[in-house]
Amino acid sequence: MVRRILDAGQEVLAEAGYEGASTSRIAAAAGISPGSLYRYFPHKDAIVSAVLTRFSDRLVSRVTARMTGQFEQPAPVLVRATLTALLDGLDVEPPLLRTAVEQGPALDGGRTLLAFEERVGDLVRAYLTTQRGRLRADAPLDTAVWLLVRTVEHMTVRYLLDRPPLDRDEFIDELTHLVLSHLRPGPADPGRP
Amino acid sequence: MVRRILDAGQEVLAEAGYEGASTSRIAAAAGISPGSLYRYFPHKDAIVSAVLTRFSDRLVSRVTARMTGQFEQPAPVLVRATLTALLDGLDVEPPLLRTAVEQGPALDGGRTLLAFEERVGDLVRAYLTTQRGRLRADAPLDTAVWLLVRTVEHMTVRYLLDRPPLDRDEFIDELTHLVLSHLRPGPADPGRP
Amino acid sequence: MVRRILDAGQEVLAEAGYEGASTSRIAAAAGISPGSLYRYFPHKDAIVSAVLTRFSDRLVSRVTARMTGQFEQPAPVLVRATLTALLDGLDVEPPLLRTAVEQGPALDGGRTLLAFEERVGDLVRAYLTTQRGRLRADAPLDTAVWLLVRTVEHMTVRYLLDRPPLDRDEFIDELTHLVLSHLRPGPADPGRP
Amino acid sequence: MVRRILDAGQEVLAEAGYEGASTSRIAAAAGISPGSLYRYFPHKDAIVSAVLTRFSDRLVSRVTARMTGQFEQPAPVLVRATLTALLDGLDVEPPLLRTAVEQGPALDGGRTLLAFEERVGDLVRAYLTTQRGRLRADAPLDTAVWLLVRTVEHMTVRYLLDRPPLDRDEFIDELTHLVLSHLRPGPADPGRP
DNA sequence: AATGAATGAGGGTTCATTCAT
DNA sequence: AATGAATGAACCCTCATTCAT
Repeated sequence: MVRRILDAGQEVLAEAGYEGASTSRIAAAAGISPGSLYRYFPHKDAIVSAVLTRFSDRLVSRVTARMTGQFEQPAPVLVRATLTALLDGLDVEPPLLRTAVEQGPALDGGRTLLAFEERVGDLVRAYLTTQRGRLRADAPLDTAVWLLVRTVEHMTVRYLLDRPPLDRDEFIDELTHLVLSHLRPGPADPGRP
Repeated sequence: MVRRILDAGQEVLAEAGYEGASTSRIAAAAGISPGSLYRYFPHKDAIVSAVLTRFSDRLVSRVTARMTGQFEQPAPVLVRATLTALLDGLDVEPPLLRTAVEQGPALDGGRTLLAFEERVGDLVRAYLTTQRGRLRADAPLDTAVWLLVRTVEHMTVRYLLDRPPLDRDEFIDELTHLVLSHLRPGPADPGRP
Repeated sequence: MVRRILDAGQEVLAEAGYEGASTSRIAAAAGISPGSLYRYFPHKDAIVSAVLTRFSDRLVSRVTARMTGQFEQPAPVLVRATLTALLDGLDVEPPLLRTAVEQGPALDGGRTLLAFEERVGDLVRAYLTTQRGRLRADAPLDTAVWLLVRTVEHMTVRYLLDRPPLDRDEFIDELTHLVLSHLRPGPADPGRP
Repeated sequence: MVRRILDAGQEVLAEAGYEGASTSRIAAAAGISPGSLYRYFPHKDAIVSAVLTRFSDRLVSRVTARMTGQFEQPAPVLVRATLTALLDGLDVEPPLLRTAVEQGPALDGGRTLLAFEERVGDLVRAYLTTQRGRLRADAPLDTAVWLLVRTVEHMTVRYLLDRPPLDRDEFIDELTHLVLSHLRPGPADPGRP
């Protein structure tokens, strides 16, 4: 039942966006009465929140499932594989992704989104720690993780939502390069005065 | 008059967010009657759109003004200066920035935002074209511009809105490094099979 | 307009009681749209409150108007005249009286009702003070006023609402006697052990 | 079972008032399901009614129990004792009393309340009949009973609910005096023209 | 041009009541 | 007998938009 409501909520959210997702519409999509929603959720936003959380959880599962056992791979291969998995995971239902991206930050102070990013960040940090020797020595780990996680997340989403005239492989090549070249040892010149 | 409405709209949007920005509140802030709004704008969202467009325009002016004549500088210095200018420009009114980021994409299909990014992209592409010799040879220019512009934009905004425990200079260092290392010639290994 | 709403509110309250007085019904009775109510009152209960307050104010005016210049009369005549005025004043619209009595105490913590009783009590106390010599010496003035005002008020209302098989004059005779004999000097025996 | 429901209803009515007494809350307090209420009562108001009736019955029992064998006492002592018993009986659960007084009249056309008053009136009338010789000769018995019963009832309730700055004994003294002086033989002057 | 009162559809939510299990 | 999930009408209230003045 909760599931039916979440499915309905997801459907309506994808079709009509947050503004168009009225409780009566969600109820209708779930084939139940408006009042029944309130047996399972305390208020409308709890439904929306749950839909987005489920979306985020599924994404994380999907990506981590694809990544298990890949940590031995050379960095470029691993990064590519991760990005590909992420892209595939996000591409499941683009209209919902749009709503998630637009309403996520406004919904609960962005807590759902931040939690997601935190989880991903922890994974990445763990991995990078094992690669210490191969990274630029001056890299502030936390900062780099913060930056790269959000960059990759955002750009993947943008690629899917904006549909730029850009081949999927090209996009992944470029994003992979961005990540790797940022971490690779090399001449640093921040241009500070 | 239009200006007074935009000022009022901006004020209310910053104070109360999109949800809290009712037409009557905007009208009151502008010192006019609700009905009068409709002499200047066809509907509420047109006002919001205009506010955000003006915000974007001002940002572009502010940044380009700061950049004029800087093109001769070494790349690292130029990138740093640009990022700094952007960060300063976005930091003028964070509450409005929040609303802009949250509502912008949902508003008119994100047209305002896309236009902004297009304009910045054009500038960047023009500059990079003059630097051809110094860039990685394999760089697909359009793709790199698309990627970097959105990355820089998004990360700057996130830095301002999420207020991570991260020094402003550190942040700019890291973002500068991201940009430069992506463009710099160097070993490429996209990790393709 | 406020008046039209109050008239409508009064009508609906009289016809349907508090439970049946929905905002849409009041609006319909006033010939306006539901939303318009909220231009003049912050919420439904403010309308109900205002209706009852107006009812109470009118009652006080009506009674005091009838009493002006009567203070020279002998006490029995004065009391009779007051009770008669009160009875007439309350009898203007019995269905509304019923709602007022039933909902008054529950509405704003009974503030409207208490205020009414306070005002009447002040008048009575003022009068009795001029009659000191003629009253039982042991009478605790405040207590007697508190008791008599509420008794007279309640019994008058009950007479009108319950319609006992009791002649109007008989009722007034009896209530007058109750009041006068309570105040008159005479043997006191509280029956205390 | 009916008893459990009534207990629960009373508890909820006392705690939350009529508005706050939802059927599900009552059911929960009774430890049963909402649906089961309808096996024992035809609808919600029947429960409330029954709670109030039981309250009234208990009150009558309590008072009559305290009065048995007291009829030989001198009138002042008897009246005092009666008022005291009534006051004590009503003071058992003031929050419930409040609900009873506020909702009673609105509930079933006030039938519960009227029945209560009728019963008490019968007792009083019976007693007064035995006292005929000691009362004012002109007293219309039914009228006096009607008046005094409701007056005493109402003022006792008001004393408990409004908590005026008035000693319990003072209050009883005054109310006793009101009753006795109304019945006592004495000069009558209804102030009729 | 400007007003601002009026609109009215629609919002989220509650809860007495029913009925398949 | 008992359940409790489901109902759905009705609740109060909001606000973008209109239009007579």
